[in-house]
Amino acid sequence: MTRTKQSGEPIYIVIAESLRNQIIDGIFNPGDMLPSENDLAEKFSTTRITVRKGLKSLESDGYIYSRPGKGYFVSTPEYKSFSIDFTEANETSRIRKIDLVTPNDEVAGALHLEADQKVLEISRIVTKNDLPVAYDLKYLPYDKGHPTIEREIQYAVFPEIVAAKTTPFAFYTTLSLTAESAKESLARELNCPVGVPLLVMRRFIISKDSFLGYGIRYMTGGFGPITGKSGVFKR
Amino acid sequence: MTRTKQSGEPIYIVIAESLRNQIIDGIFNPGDMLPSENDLAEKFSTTRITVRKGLKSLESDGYIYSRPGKGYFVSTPEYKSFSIDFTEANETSRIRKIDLVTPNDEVAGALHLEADQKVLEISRIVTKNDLPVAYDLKYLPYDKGHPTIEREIQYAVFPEIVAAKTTPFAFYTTLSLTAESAKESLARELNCPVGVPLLVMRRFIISKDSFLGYGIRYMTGGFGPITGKSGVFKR
DNA sequence: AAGTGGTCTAGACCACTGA
DNA sequence: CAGTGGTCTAGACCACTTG
Repeated sequence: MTRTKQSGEPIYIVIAESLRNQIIDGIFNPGDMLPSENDLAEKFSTTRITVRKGLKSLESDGYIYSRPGKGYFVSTPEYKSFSIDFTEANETSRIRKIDLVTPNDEVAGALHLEADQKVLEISRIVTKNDLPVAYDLKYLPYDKGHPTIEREIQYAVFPEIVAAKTTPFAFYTTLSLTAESAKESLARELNCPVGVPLLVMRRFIISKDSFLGYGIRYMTGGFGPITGKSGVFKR
Repeated sequence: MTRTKQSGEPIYIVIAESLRNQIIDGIFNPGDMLPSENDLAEKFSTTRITVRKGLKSLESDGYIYSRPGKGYFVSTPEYKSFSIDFTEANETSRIRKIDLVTPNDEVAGALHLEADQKVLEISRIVTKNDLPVAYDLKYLPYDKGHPTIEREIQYAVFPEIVAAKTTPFAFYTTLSLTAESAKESLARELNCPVGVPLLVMRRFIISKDSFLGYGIRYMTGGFGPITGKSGVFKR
C-alpha cells in the first residue's frame, strides 16, 4: 500500500525547500506561524514523520523554531554570530626555542598554575614566502608524570598537542583577538619596526577540570586578516 | 502492545548520552565504527527510528558521521572553527555624521559600485564609560528609488539597516579583522595618540545578487578583545 | 547475499497551549 | 475541549558497501 516515492528529491527535502523559499521570499516573515505538521502532511500527501524531518532540518538551520502545543514559527535571525576558521595545519613555520620556564604572571594566570610550577614554552616563527609573519608562543603545564616528548611537539599544531594527554572530545578552546604594537623583542623576531601594529591572538585549551594549554600569537600585516562569515544563508 | 516508556529522559537522549560519554571517555575513538542501528535498537529495547534520533543528534553535534551501507563512525574533531559573537545592539554610541558621498576606491570596490554612484556614509563614535573606544563607518549604496530614511538609520544597527531593503533571510555577512595604527584623523576622533594600534573590523552585507552594505570599525584597546569559542563540547 | 544506513507509512499516546 | 508538537512502535522498500 506504500506510495512509492521514487523520483529524485526526498519528500522531506522538497517540503523544507518549499518552506525555506517562502521564508526567503518574505511570504513567511519572522514571527509568523507556519502550517501545522498535519496540514503540511495533507498538502504534500505524506505523513507527519516525513513532514517533521523537513521541519527539523529548517529548524537546525536556524530558519524556524517550534513551540510544543502551539506550532512552528519563523525565527528572527541573529546576525551576531560569526564563524571563523583558523588552523595552523597548513602553515610553514620553524621552531625557535623549546624551554622549560618559570611562567610570567600572564601565563601562570591563564593556566591556573601553582606558585612554583614550571611550564613548557614552545616558540615558533611562522613564515610566508620566507618572510616572518607571526611569532607564536605556546605554553603547556609541565607534568612530571607524563613528560612531553619533544619530537611530537615539533610537528604537532596547537590543539593536537594537548589531545595526546586526554581524549579528543574532552576539551574545547577559546580565542581572543586584540591589536598591540610590536615591542622591541618582538620586532627583532619578526624583522619589523618597533611599534608596528600586530594582531594578537590568545588561545586557551580547556578540559572539563583543567587548563591544558595557552597560546599567544603575534601577527604582522603580512599574515593577512582573520576572516569570518555569519549566519543563516542557503549555502 | 506499546512499551510505554514514561520515565524522565526520552530514550533517544539516553542513547545519545550513552554513546557521547563513551566517546568522551575514549572507549570509542576517532575512526571507530559504532554499533549498527539494529544492534543499538536491540540493546536499548527500542526501534531503529528511536535509535536514529539519538544518532542524528550526535551527528549534528559533530561527534559522529554516517556512511550509507557501512555504518556510523566517530569523527576526527576539527579545532579550526571558532564562533564569535559580535553585535552593536548593546553599545552606546552617537552619530557623528551622515552624508551622501562619492566613495573612495576601497568603498567603491567593496560595494561593486558603478563609476558615478554615490553612497550614504554613516559615521559613529562608540563609547564606553563616556570615553570613545571605536570609530564606526558604514556605507550603503544610495538608491534613488528607495531613499533611506534617516530617522531609521540613527537607531538601527548594521545588518538590520539593510534588512529593511530585503527579507531578513536573504542575505549574509562577512567579517575580517586586522591590526592597523591610528592615522591622525582617526586619532582625533578617538581622542588617542597617533600610531596607537587599533583592531579593525570590516564587514560586508551580501545578498544573493548584490552588495548591500560595507562597514569599517576602528577599535582602541578600550573596546576590549574580540572573543570566540571553538568546537565540539558538551554544553 | 547479508548487512548497513536512508526514506517512508500508518498508526499510537503524551504534555502542553489556547479558547 | 480540540489542536499542537514530542515521542514511539512495527513494520516496509531502497541504494549502497562488503564479502
